Amino acid sequence: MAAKKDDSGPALPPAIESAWGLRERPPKGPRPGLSVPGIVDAAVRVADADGLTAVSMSRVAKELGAATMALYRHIGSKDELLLLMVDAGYGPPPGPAAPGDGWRAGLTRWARAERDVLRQRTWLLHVPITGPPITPQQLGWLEAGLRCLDDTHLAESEKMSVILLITGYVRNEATLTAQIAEGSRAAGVEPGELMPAYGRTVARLIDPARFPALHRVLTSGVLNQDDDPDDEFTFGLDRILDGIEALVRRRAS
Amino acid sequence: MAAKKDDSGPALPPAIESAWGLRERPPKGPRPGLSVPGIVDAAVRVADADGLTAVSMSRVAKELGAATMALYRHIGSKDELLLLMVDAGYGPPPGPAAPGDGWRAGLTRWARAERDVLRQRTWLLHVPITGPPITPQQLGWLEAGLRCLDDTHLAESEKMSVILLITGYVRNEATLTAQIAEGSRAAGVEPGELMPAYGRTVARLIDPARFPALHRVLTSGVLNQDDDPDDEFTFGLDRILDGIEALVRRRAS
DNA sequence: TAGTTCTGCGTATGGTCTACGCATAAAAGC
DNA sequence: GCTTTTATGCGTAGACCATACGCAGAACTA
Repeated sequence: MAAKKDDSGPALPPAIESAWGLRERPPKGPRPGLSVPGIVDAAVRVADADGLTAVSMSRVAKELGAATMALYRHIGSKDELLLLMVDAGYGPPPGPAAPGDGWRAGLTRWARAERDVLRQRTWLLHVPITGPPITPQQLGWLEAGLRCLDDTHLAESEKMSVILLITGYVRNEATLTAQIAEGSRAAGVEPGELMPAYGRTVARLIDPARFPALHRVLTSGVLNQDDDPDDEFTFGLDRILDGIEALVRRRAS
Repeated sequence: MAAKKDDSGPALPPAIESAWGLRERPPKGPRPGLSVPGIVDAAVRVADADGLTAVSMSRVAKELGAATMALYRHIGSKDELLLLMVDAGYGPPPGPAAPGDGWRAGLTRWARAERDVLRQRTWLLHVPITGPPITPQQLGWLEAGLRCLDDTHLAESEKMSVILLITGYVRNEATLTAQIAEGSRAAGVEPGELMPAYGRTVARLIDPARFPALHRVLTSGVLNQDDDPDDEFTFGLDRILDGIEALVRRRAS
């Protein structure tokens, strides 16, 4: 039996193939009124407006003026739709940094770009990740990150680990700040008032003798002053980059 | 009007109060056949056996030989149950490190302990976190982490940031390795065969001219060798600790 | 013994995803 | 131009899910 053209791997979900433009329209049959990008755009619009929990198949279909089951002609399952929503939600990666900038400035720029996206679309953080990146934009972001490390002498595996480390940090930090915003909105208090209230609650619950270190943190008033979330972000990122810098220096010699 | 005893904060969910032992049984009425710890234990048993998606109110009730709605007498909502499941799932924090050990050895121990828990109970990673830690065990882990930094001269806010940084890293790393395991089980391939297959798929999709850095990673064969996930974990953790060490040194002088 | 109060649970509502099958529209081949 | 082929849109229906509400009865106090 002759080898087919694209037989070299496990079958990709149809929607992924269409995201890479590998799917030509079959010559016969009626014109499709819906398209994968159209469906994904509608889903993203719903998520932007009312959050990820509002994204149901029927809601997206209503957004398009179509019937619920019409979507399943183009998309295999809701999980597949979510995957494509993440791809569209991230958008294109940031362009390359200025030529003179080093890897550290480049990665900082890259990390801030991701944080900005996640701050704009917090629903991205609620999509359960089911596997390694496979969609065009996702791999584009990965590529952009890796390129920042081109001039270093890190091993390829180390570059990969570094990128994973940073994107993990960004996602984590974005999750925490989003939780504070969401929590204060749910509780109906000022955003700056949530952490002090939390501190008071914890202080009431814990026994200072059994939780001395935590008690010290609470009485230090850290939670009372609402510091710039940007400072918090920069603090952690700089610690990580410091650690990476030590490795880069070691590999350079 | 006289001040009541525990009026100093917003009302806590009843289940949280009972987790802190703040809830005495009312003297009247029939003996409750169910208890909050019993329900939580049953839910944890279900999650351990069949994953978090199997945890539905009816399934937990069936586990207890009770009716679905019986649970709502003890627990306000499913989210509340999930919160308590996380608390029980984590279990007690690791004990204090040996007196001679420094902060770095202590934090390493602490981080590995959390990783071990998350490796054992991957469903913990799928519980959507809705707020800062408020349950006894969660705060116990936080306390144990903070104590590792007792001998440093970091500011209290910096200690907090450091702990957040590390726990975020551990969660992220555990999520990634759990995804690989889950993905290979779902695809029915050997765990060591998933990443190479992923690499082949990506290599087929991307254009080397547009994704040069990524192409280089793929052709370097990083994904083909299945390295010890422990090495991967240690690599990232050491980078972070290197960065923290630089800060600790700066604050010591 | 009477009264009170809390427990367990049955019923019912409205939501979710999605498997299946039918009528129809559009193109290809003769 | 007519027939055949094929894919499309969508209606119906099933199997789940969380949970609001209200009732019968048990266990305690007085």
